[in-house]
Amino acid sequence: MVFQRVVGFRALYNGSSREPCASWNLAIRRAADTGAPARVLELYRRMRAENVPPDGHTLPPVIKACAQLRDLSAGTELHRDAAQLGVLPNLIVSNSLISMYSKCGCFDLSNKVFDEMRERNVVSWSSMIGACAQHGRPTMALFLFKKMILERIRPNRPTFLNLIPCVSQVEDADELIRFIVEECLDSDLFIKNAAVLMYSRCGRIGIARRLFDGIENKDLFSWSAMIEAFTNADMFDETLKVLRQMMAQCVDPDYVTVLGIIGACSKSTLSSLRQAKFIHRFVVRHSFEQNLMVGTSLIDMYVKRGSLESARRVFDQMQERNLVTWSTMISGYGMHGKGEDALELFYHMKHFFRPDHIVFVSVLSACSHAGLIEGGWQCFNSMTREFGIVPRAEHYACMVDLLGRAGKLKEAREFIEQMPIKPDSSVWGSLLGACRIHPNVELAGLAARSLFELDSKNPGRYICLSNIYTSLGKIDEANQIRNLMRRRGVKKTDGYSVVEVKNKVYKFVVGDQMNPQSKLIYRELAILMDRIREEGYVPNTNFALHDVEEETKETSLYVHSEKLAIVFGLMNSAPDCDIRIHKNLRVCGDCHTASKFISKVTQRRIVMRDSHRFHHFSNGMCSCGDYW
DNA sequence: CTAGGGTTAG
Repeated sequence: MVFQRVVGFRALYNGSSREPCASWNLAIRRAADTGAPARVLELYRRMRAENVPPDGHTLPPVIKACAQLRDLSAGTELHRDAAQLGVLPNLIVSNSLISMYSKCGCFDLSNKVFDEMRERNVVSWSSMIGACAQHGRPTMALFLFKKMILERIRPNRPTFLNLIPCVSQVEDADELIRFIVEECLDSDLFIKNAAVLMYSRCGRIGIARRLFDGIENKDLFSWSAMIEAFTNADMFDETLKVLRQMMAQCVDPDYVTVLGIIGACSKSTLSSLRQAKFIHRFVVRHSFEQNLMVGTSLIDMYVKRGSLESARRVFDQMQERNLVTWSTMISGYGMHGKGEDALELFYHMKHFFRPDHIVFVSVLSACSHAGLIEGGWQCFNSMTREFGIVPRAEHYACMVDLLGRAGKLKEAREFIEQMPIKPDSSVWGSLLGACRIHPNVELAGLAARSLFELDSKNPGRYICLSNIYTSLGKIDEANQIRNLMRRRGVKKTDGYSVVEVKNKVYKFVVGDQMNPQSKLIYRELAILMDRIREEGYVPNTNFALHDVEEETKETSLYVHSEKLAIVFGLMNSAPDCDIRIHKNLRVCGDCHTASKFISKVTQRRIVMRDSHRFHHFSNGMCSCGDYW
């Protein structure tokens, strides 16, 4: 301390500055204003090295620089300095710490700083709400907002911009809009753009659209927001319309717009491989294909639209690739059941990049889809041994999947019991899924009990368990599960299948009568079912509706959306065309079997994407090897 | 003199 004062005096009298701290502060502020966080930190360290004591004005911009650099250790150092220098408690320093910890990934530390503050202003509350938004805690964000209002703190623009992304219930959205109007912020462009997304998240695409239409000077964010909104609503045609509308207004898309369009095509059930190719051409025409993120999402788009070949072509032509690029391609091979290719690519990748936990999910799930026990174990073990990555629940889930599909249910169970972390719903879900292929009442019950606690709102789990009981002839138990589901107000997701024919996509639900060709479809279907029966197909009525007679069950199987879509595809495409089907749920077991037979008797390839993976049916076989 | 906010690939 004495030494510091001596140096301070020297600085005071050597002509460099009258107020050493103030001049450092000024330099730091200049660096901060020019957007040079590394320089800010460097200046601060030099200031410390020269023993000039920082004050309350020095620290906030430096803490902010740590946040921008995502440099947690520097940020923690600053926090320590603040405490040691006696700067704390200081409202502004604490506010900057909240944001810094959040940006550096430490939500709990943000929360701790916030909790321990004696005095909080609108910035403190807004920053904490922002931290909740960044760390996926929407409920807490809304709670904080209510509390803040109760404490009579007036929200402002940043408060709303932080809170809006947390809203996904229309009641909350409407209430928030009332606050926004009250603060006269409803004409703010940023706020309006965010509101478009908010209503789309609430499932109110109509409101989102009206809000969007009401924005008179739309900027790039507005257009991207609307594109994302239509993507969320799975309205792919509308997404493309927005793009055209945007181009007509002479607004040039940037790479983020393009990412939105590509993502829409990847996610939508109503887009096609043809449209994927159209979008790819659009991307090339606008010279975005060398953008790393754009290239990577093009790979993903082709994977999701069923063309591994095109995906690989994009991958090979990229001038720059990173871990995400490789991971996308690896998981692409996995989704299409090409486990060996995925492994090969993974081994190749290791020459260039150090794998992270997500690449391991890609490669492990590729192994599980392809039934590669040996390769899967090797990868799983190498995670910790070679790369020091601690397996997370999703990695365990892949392993349970891998063991379970292969019929090693006992091992799967033991594996779960030996997990060092608590199994989550993905792990139990894998076990339940395994019991579907290799029926086992005891294990299914075990998995189900945990699942109904952890994930009680997921209709797929109930249906799966009920199907397992049915397949074991335990009709009462199956009905009990259906009743439980009803009592808990869990609604079965309506299944549908989409088939691509030429330029268009056609959607079918079970027993569909909406298609103009319906009569013809059912006639062709009856003929086709007779043909595959001659080939040895036996309907599996476990997958039919309950509480009906056997014969009706069989008929009800015939009208599953998958089969209708396939028949429609067969009827309306050239004999050398693949039939491309997209089912929103998992493909039904009976439809899976039927598809194999259909591919044989018609000598057509059927490419079927379900909610889990791709099935390539050809000549009586499926690429999943019935591991699904 | 200092703090909080928009989209961004697996």
